[in-house]
Amino acid sequence: MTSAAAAKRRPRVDKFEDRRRELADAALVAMADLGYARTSLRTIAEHTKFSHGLLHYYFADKVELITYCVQRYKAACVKRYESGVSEASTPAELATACGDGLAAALEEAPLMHRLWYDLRAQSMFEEAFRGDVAEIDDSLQEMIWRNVCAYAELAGAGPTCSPSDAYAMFDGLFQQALLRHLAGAQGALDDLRCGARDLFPRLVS
Amino acid sequence: MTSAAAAKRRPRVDKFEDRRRELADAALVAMADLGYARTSLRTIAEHTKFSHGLLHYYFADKVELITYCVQRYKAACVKRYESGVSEASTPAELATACGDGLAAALEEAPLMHRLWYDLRAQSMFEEAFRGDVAEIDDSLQEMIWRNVCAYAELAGAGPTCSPSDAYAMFDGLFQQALLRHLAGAQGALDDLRCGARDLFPRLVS
DNA sequence: CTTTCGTTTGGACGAATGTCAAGATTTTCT
DNA sequence: AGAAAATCTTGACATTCGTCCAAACGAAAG
Repeated sequence: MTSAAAAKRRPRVDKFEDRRRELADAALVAMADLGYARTSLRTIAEHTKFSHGLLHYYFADKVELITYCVQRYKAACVKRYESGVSEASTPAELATACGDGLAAALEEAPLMHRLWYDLRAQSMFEEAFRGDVAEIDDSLQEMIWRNVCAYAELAGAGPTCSPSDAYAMFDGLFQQALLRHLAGAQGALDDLRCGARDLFPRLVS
Repeated sequence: MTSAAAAKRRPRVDKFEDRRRELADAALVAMADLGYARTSLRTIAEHTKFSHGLLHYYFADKVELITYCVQRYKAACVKRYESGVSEASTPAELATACGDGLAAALEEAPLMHRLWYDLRAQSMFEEAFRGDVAEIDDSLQEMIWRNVCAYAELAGAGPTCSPSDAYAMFDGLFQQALLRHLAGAQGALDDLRCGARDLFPRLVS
């Protein structure tokens, strides 16, 4: 039993899980600001209306909290992208829509994506995060692959690379655009738009 | 004057810079093990024959030390890749050689590359690192671009994307392969080999 | 040998961290 | 309302961190 309150009588609505989600969301906001390394439990608590001691009532230790945050971030990601491929009638339309979508996602929440790359880097050192991070990577890969397959079908062709390679290339474009965007480069968003759009025809027969 | 000893009489050989290099190299080894976040000055000192106090004799503070480390890492990178494009007579040869080279680099020093991605992620939060990290990224981009141009020339064609996009895609493949390699995936190295090799024809006319 | 200056040590400091527990407060149930 | 359980606060703890400093060391110059 990792948490002291895990054995409580179940109320009608699971208030316990709600509070965990609330605290995890505050932790995500704090980490998006400062990064994983510089975010302490007290800093996280300052983003809530509660005191720092409460965090250990809902989470056994810091690793469990961060792990829960990563899972929650994943839930938001898959929910966002499960809407599926945009309804496009031509390959060019789909490629443009996808490039626009990626650029919009970057522009809309650059700090959240910055946190994602931070956590993914941390997962290379902290084995506890590795599983959840890999799952998020897989779901993103599936999202990319659905778009690549849809593009290929519209173009009357087939993919010429593995799902993993396709995701790696799109992710590389996105990460590089994020780096430049955060550094203040003006053309970063447009470069991502065009780079992603032009990547589709490179990946089909 | 950032360092107390910067005003010392210059000896014949600059022993001061040598010691800085020695300490920075030890810091790189320590960070490759633990990652930037978990590496303290005392941990770094344990990787040397000196005590922890010495670090503040050669470096004003931790940021100056890490910055010096990043610059030193960069020096090693450009030295490694300045050897230039491999002498290949056919496009396929060059692509295969480049894929093999990337896979070999990953297999040879995965922890050092892990540190690189860690530091690059940190540079998104710590502005002090941003400049040096961007310079390393630029030099890596140039290295990739030389190979892409050489491939295009051998194939009697021209590149169909920007240097930045080409680097982003190769870097994405490399980073994804590193993640899987560290997670214990067996096919990661081979996938990188093939993924990089097959990327070349996608980037030329 | 003595002095001098660059080098190195080891300990100390204040601040910050993760963790924990005892008590206060609020909610829920009878 | 009163009792019991769940929730929350507060303060403390042992570490660890970056930083600083007085003293000791060592080699070269006088």
